[in-house]
Amino acid sequence: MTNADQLSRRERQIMDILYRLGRASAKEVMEHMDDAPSYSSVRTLIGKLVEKGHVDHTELGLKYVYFPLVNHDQASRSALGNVVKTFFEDSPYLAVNSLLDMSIHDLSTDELDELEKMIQARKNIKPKK
Amino acid sequence: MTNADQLSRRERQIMDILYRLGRASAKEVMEHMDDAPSYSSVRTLIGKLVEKGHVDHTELGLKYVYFPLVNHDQASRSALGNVVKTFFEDSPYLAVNSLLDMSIHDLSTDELDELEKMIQARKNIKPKK
DNA sequence: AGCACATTGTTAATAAATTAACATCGCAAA
DNA sequence: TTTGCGATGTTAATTTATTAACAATGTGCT
Repeated sequence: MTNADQLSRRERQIMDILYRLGRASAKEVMEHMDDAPSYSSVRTLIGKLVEKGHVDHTELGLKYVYFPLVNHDQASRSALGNVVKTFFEDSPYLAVNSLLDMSIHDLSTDELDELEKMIQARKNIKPKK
Repeated sequence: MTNADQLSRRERQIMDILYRLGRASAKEVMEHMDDAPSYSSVRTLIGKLVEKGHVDHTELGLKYVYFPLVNHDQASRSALGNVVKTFFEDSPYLAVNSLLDMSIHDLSTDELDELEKMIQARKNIKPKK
C-alpha cells in the first residue's frame, strides 16, 4: 500500500471528518466543514466517495448515515506512517520525539507515566541487546 | 492555521517529495514520483507551487533547485498535528501510544532508552501533580 | 562559429473536480 | 387527502487540475 490514494482535496476533507466523527449524515459532514459548499455539493462529493468504495452508508430511520469503509485503526496507522516517512526519515523514533516535544503542555503526568511504562514493557519484550 | 491548504493531489505529492529530499531539481522530483507524468508536466506543477508561494528556487549552476518555503520543522509539526486531530481525538498521548505500537520492531533498545529518558525529563519539568 | 544537449518559458488542450440547480420521494401534520 | 418538510437522486454548468507540445535559452564541445 504505497500511495494510490487518488482522493481530491474535498474528498480527503470529507474522509477526515468521517474519521473524526466515526459516522455522520451528509448534513453533519457539511456542518463540520468550515468552508463548506452547498448541501447539494457535499452530497455529490459523498456520493463519489461511495462510488470509489471509500465510504458506505446505513439507513438510520429516514436519513443516511455515512462511514469510512477502511477501519479507523488501519487508516490511522497509514496516515501516521505517511507522516513518518515524509517528515521523519521513516524513523518512528524521531516522530515520537517530535510528538513529545510539541505536546509537552498537553500531556498529563499520568499520561507520561503510562508512556514510560509502555516503553519499559517494550524493552522487556525485545532481547537485551 | 486551521487547514487552508488548497493543494491539489499532485501539488501535495510534490511538496511531500521536497520535504523528504529537502531540495531537488525538477528532474529529481519527477524521479521520485512513482506515477510521474511527463517532465514538462512536473515543471508546470512546480511552477504553480512557486506561484502560490509554497516553493522557491535557487539557481545552482545551470539548473534550478527547488525547496519548500515553510521550514521542515514547522511543516512536520503541522502534519503531525493534523493526524493527531483527525485520528487520535487530538490526544498526543494516543498518537504516541499508537506510534510505539506500530513500530515496535523498528525501535532499537537504544532508542527506547532515549525515549524513556525523554519522558522522564518531561515529568521533571512538570509540577508534581 | 555552429551543433548537440539540457534546461527553462509559454501556451493550450483535455480530464477531473467542484459546484449547485432541479426533480423526486416519503413521512407527518393539518 | 394534501401540503410541507427533510431528505435523496439526477444532471449539468463552471472552475480547476493535469497533461504535454512546442519554443527559447544557454552552455560546452568540436
